[in-house]
Amino acid sequence: MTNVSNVLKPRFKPSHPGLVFKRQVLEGYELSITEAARRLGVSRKHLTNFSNGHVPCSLDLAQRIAAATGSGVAVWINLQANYDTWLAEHSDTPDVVAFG
Amino acid sequence: MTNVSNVLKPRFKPSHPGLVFKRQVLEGYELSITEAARRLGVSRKHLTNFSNGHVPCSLDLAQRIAAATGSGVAVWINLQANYDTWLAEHSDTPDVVAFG
DNA sequence: TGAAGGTGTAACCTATTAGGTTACTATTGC
DNA sequence: GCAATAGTAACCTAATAGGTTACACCTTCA
Repeated sequence: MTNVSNVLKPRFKPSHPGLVFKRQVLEGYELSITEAARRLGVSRKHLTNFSNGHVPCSLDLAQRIAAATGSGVAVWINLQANYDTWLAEHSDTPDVVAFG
Repeated sequence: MTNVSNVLKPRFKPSHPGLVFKRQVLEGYELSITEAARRLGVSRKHLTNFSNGHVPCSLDLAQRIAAATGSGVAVWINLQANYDTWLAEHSDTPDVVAFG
């Protein structure tokens, strides 16, 4: 399967937003997960799970990260959306009857 | 607030994915909500709520619509992401301590 | 006029999930 | 040894997706 639309789509599994957060934000600011969790107002457990790709980036978390870093909230929402899209495209299609 | 990044962002509230679905898909295929719900394998109640913008487009629903219409699942995920982004940008920012 | 199909909505229930607290273990640096 | 960090497991709560059933209110058509 290779067509034009694939040019704009990631051919390989995109990074989980949490991994991006860990590599780009935490390492960039030289912040520990513990300290970042304090500043974001979320539990350390939750932020570790997120940073290791075990839980998705909720809207609430996206807003907090955006507010704390000055980045746009769209960045994190779109990272999650791209990740979700990849997963959806690589799971089996639901049982539906075609329209039209 | 007007800067370059806004050029790429919707200045007005984007349509809820359900409204797009109603206008573009249902009207395009001349399908009733009831019939579309049957084909998608979801309840009529749920699809009415979605089509009227009362519930978000879940990943499951996005996959079903994509499978039934032949559209990419990314369309619906991104419509929802854009809608979520607009809402997040127009709600008050959470209480966090800035990084860096 | 009455039956049939479509629509919106409300009440109620269930399964899933985001997220918290606490606690235990392991690691690293002073 | 001690302090801080990290990963993880058990447990709990609140929110939410989504289902079922039922009711009222259209249209349309025989």
